[in-house]
Amino acid sequence: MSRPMVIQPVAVSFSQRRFNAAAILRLAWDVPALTASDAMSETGLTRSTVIALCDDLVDSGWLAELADARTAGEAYRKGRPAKRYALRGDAGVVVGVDAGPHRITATVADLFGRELGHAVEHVPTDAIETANRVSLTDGVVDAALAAAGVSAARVLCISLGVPAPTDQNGASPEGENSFWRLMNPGFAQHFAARGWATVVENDANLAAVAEGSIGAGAGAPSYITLLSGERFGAGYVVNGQLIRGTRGGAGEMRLLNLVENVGSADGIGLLLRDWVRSAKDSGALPAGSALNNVSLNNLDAPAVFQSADAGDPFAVQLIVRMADRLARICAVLAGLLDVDRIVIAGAVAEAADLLLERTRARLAEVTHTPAPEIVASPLGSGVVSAGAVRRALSYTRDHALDLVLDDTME
Amino acid sequence: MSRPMVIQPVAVSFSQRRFNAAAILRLAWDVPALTASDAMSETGLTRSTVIALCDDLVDSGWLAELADARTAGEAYRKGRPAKRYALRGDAGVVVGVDAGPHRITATVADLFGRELGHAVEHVPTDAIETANRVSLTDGVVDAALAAAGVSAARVLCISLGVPAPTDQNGASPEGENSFWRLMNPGFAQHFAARGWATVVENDANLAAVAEGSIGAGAGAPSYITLLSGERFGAGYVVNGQLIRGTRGGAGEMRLLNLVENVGSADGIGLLLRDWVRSAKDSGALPAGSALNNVSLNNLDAPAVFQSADAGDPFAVQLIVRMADRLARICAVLAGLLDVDRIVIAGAVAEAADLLLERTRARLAEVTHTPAPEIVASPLGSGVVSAGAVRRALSYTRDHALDLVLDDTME
DNA sequence: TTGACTAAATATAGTTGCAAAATAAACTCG
DNA sequence: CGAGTTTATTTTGCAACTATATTTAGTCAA
Repeated sequence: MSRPMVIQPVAVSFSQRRFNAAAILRLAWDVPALTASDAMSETGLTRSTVIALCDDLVDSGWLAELADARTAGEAYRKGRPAKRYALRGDAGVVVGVDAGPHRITATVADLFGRELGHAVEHVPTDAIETANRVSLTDGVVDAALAAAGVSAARVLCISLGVPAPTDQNGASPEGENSFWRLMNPGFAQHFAARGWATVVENDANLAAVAEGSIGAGAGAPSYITLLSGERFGAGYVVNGQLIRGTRGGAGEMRLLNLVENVGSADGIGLLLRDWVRSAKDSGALPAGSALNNVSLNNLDAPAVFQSADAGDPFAVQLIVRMADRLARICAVLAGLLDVDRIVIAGAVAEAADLLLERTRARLAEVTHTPAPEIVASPLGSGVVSAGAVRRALSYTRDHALDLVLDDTME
Repeated sequence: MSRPMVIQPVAVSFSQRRFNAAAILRLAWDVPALTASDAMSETGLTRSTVIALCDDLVDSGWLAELADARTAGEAYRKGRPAKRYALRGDAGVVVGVDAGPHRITATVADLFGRELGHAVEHVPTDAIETANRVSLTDGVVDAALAAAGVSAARVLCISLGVPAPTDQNGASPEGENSFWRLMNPGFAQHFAARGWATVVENDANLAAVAEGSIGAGAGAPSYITLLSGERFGAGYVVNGQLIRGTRGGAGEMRLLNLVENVGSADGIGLLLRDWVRSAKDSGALPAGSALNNVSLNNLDAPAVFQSADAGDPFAVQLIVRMADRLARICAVLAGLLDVDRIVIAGAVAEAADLLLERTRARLAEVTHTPAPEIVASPLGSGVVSAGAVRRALSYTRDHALDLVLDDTME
């Protein structure tokens, strides 16, 4: 039990004033208006110090001093009216990007998270492997900035969601078939070179971030977001913290082939399409089913959901089969990490009422102990974009004083 | 996307001097001797400040000033010899307790982690549910203190490992059969009332802590410790951090009943005993097997390991069956959490060479991607005790300046 | 209108905790 | 013994905060 000879690094050297200023800025971030008294009770500093720090933050462009002392419908208060400070939503902008395999979306938002502009680009199916994703994404980002009417100099942080595990530098490992590198061809380096703080993160993890702040995970200390499209990906949040894994591979779900009656990480979209098409091919699709009227091109998950909702027995049968599978996945994940809520996110979440209902019923049979709650994401197909914006905002919030505001048009 | 009205707490109010003193104490904790120059480069403070802080720490009893400036066999250095400070191992003691179902162990150690005293108490099988575990444990702790020749006033922190999930206050939830409450009947409150900093933690989590600091997990950023006895329990460490779950239930492994060919969280000890006994009962035990010569009372996991090592084919067959089960568990856990090492801990780890060898082979077949490394714990049946001591030490290290040293016999 | 009361802002005077710089001490080596 | 090197000590000054007193801006009741 001898002690090692290594001296561990300790973060000590910091400017106290800067530290306190950052704390006050974080307070202002979460509140529509901040008074000196609020900040005093939160930080333990005295009034003189707080006001001096707030004045500094006003000078540097992060805070605005609100004139309307008591006008803002607040409960009546005695005494001299307090100065009120607020975060300047227009101090800068952030960019959130969903860099999916066949669709790249960029959203520009102000510091309140309000969307200012938006741009989308589709990647043709036959170009998924060959497209130059870096320049493509660069273009979409510039288009979104143009739509927002904001110059690139005002961008404080950009966050990108990619369908690949990412390490702490935002790089993705060389996967089995190099798909991961294809999906994340050095985004981190490229956008950092544009002078922006850059966060590249797995798409399911960003979905989890979105659910936690504005979606179905809000208020829960621990939850899992299951992002389903062509493949399943999971984002774990345990006690308010995102679990990423050594190489960012937590939630990659390669293990599903060991779970009974699951056998792969294929997502809801892919499986339902496969099942219904192979049923048609093999003649297993009953003659009376409404799915016979759907063209082969549109014979996919949305069609199945729609027919099931309309009561088509064969479609319902497929949904039930999927519910069993989903329930097993949920049981494994919830049991492993002791979470009490699982959020189903992605485009399927918009039409999956029946599926979730059946999944909950199946889950109650599969688990003994209190089954986790299964909820649909309210964010639909924009969940990764929303998560990217939230992630960029939280990065900006945490590193605000390290960032330089563009004062030309603030 | 409106901002919530809640002001989040921010930890700001602290004494800068105290903060810096704590940082220097942490440096001294990890190193046999600390010079002012070391601390200067690590903290960014100047020599005058560092020396003033060190003198404070010497006055308060945490550090000792070493006289032997250059005698300690260090490489030759020019100039005036530096003062050298070191943590006082005798500034206080910590207590680590393994409060298992049928055995309660207490270990007293100094701040270097050197064992000073030890005491054990067995809980008779028929008293497991009725014993007053709090007073029993209290007695074992006092016996260990007496064996160490230390007064209770010198205890800085006590950590207890219990076979139950624990929340952040050290309490366990009311489980299915109240077994958890039985195993953790308010330890946290009881020992806090003795004036000691108290940490109650799940036993598998403590095993993980032990492996991380002095066992097979040392140096790995992410690993899982699989504590196997009657039941499996897992401790997850991902990126250096213990994952506890909302109610401390991460690692309870209820999920195993969904994994193909596993079906329960029963541990290696329980299963091997069941398998070999039911083989004997049903006549499946071959006449030539050495296991026929073992009395029914001793027909358990150690006997199977021993016979298998001696080459008994039936025992080897049981080991292979267990290896398949273990490999599946490891594959699921490693796949879900992206860890690259799994440590098998507990009493079985001492004799499980053959089992692990077979498990590794099976694991390579079950997973495609780089299989996680499977290693045996070097800590044997003392792993939970060792983890409890390490946990108490790390708590003491992190909260040193909040603790009061007993100056009567320091 | 006036004065009592309240709560915040402002001004002024310490206090703490650190850095910077100059000086002194302890040691090695030629 | 003195030049060179490294650390310790002392002095001085500054940055950042606290504490306290005073002023300001409002409400409310008589």
